[in-house]
Amino acid sequence: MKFATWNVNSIRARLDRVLEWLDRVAPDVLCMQETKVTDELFPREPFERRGYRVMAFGQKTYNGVAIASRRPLESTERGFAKHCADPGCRLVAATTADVRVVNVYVPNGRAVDSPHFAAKLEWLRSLRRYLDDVARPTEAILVCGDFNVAPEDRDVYAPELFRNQVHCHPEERKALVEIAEFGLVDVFRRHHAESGLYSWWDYRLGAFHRNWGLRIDHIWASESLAARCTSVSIDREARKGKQPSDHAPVVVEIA
DNA sequence: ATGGCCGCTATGAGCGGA
Repeated sequence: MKFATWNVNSIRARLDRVLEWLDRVAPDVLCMQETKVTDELFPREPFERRGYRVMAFGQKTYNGVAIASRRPLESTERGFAKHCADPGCRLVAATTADVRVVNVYVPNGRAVDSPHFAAKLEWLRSLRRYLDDVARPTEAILVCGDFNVAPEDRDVYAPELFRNQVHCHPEERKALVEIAEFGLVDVFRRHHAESGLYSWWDYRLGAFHRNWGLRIDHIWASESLAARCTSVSIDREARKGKQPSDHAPVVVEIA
């Protein structure tokens, strides 16, 4: 079983690239972020033609998350307003392929000295409270998406440049650790220890060409599920070519 | 090869992304 997460940076702008990728990689489940579209305008048909069900939770212009799955999407949840003061269209959850999938798009935070950064920290803390309330670490659960946090310096192309900056600030890294302490494993890091492996590269300055990137897109799994992971990869191919997203998909194979 | 920002909007400049 293949589960993937990808910040597509507008599903309508990226539709051809996403469909081409689905046809090539054929994941069982694809979690998308930054769909930037309301639910009635989400392009469901091409997914359904390929045998995927789609669950979308979006808004105009910004944010937006969606799950496409070849298996039924059950016990669906849109957002977590009960647990978060300002959730946005940034979390969607469903049980599919016998896994509880929580798909998140964590706020960017913009700058450490901005109120948006405080809101990001609060959002991350809310996610932990949400997990405590609705999930159990003993179940098969995946929490994946664009976390907008590089967990460690090996996830950053220039750690000294990003020291105490947004994506790398100790406070957000701590909030991420606290989410992990619910009982989740960063499955990418369980399979790959080296630095230089990223999931996002700026569109500017030939950043992808220079591998100036960050690993901010993650798949976290409960221990029982992590134990079934046979491989985890970042598909850099999807960042190449014409009109790519600035993020690459992360794919986990589960036995 | 994979380059020089991109996508969005009661667009035509400004905002947000990361």
